Amino acid sequence: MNIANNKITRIKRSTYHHGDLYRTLLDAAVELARNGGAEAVVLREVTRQAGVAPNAAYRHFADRNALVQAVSLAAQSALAVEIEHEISKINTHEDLAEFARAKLRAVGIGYLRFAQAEPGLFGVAFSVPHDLSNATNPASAGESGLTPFQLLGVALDMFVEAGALSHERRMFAEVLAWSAVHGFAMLVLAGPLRALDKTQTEIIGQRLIDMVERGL
Amino acid sequence: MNIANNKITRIKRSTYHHGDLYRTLLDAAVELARNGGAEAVVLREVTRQAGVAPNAAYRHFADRNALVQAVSLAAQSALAVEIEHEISKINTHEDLAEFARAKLRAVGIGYLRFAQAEPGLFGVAFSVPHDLSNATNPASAGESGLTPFQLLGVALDMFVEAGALSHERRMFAEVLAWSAVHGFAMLVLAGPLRALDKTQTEIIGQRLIDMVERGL
DNA sequence: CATTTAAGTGTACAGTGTATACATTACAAC
DNA sequence: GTTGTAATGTATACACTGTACACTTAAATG
Repeated sequence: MNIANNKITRIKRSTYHHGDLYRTLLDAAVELARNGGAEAVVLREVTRQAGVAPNAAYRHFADRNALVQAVSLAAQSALAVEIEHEISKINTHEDLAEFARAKLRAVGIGYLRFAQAEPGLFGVAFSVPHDLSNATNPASAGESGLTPFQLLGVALDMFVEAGALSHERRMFAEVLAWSAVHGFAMLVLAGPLRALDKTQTEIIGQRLIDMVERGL
Repeated sequence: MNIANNKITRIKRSTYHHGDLYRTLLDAAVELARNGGAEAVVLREVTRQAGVAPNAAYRHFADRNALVQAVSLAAQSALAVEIEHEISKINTHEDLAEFARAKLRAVGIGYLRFAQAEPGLFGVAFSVPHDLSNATNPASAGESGLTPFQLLGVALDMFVEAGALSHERRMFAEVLAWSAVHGFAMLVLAGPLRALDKTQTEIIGQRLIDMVERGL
């Protein structure tokens, strides 16, 4: 936004066509979501930042909801990257069971780290209604090509392989593990546990993952 | 709302003063939240239904957010009632350990039942930022005078009493149990697990509570 | 080059939350 | 009872939102 002559003027654009408006709009929307969550993604503001008329957005997104949905996928992708980063820090590759444990923990820790570091994005990643189809949507994948859901699945498969989890209990294990971590994140972020500071969150997060490991 | 002479007219009111506007507004807001969640609570619509000018609401609520907050407390109270109802169905009062187990399960089941039966209210109960202070706020209590959080606490205390949970692990146990159940509810309601039908939800819900019991 | 199609603009409308100024009534003090 | 005051409801207005509709411009395609 640019003030000149006491009048708000758009950022000038030499060409009538923008060139890469879709990306520009999405990037601006992500930035808005980053600080302010889903409700901060206001269509007119996004177009303003892109230096374009409000209705131009409708050439690229069916409506505001479609834009928020796109942000949500981007947020899930960023989450996947965070999880991958946590996984990459594992160095005990010898014992399979140990490795599987470490991997599962990494998924959980990465999830919670992301929620704490990027509350706005985290909120829009899951507070927006989705189908399960998005759990395998490449748009929400990280650098490994896997979505957060799939990364969790891989870790659990390894658990089974290592003999630490029976086939019977493997079923729905994603959902159980995910529920615990997700719920904690929600309660800390927007819920009654907002008062917890970072170290407390870390400690309880560890205990939560302990519970999941023991209880699965 | 009342249509007459092709013109929207308010419901007539003989007295200038409404009498019990606070309750009327809150009730209308709760009803809107019930089908439509938090975002369906629109201030003007609430006043419309009460047959009153939009700004009349500001005599009773600081702003829209305060109204939604009040709805949130009401929703938590309704949740407490549901949990109490589930607890009241327990009939094995002999063995303390058995009773504690049943009680913990009842809290979890009641929580999930409520989430499924009243998704709109459930959403506004926790998706709205709160302090932990509200976890003991009488306005969010059920008929027993206890809030959902407190009901869970009582069940866990009983667990300790029965020797099924060490004092060491008692700490933060509310948060762990709550996280798991809450996360599942969120994922089923607004998240990627929306496709699950009622029976599947029931089954996985049971397994989730199994996990919590084992893992705590 | 001619035409079709994609991508931006301008204008307009219904709807929202809420600020400010005013009107009406209940209630308490004399 | 009369009167002053505080509580409660109304009127008007503003800035802002999402989005429908008709248009202009430029890129793509034959």
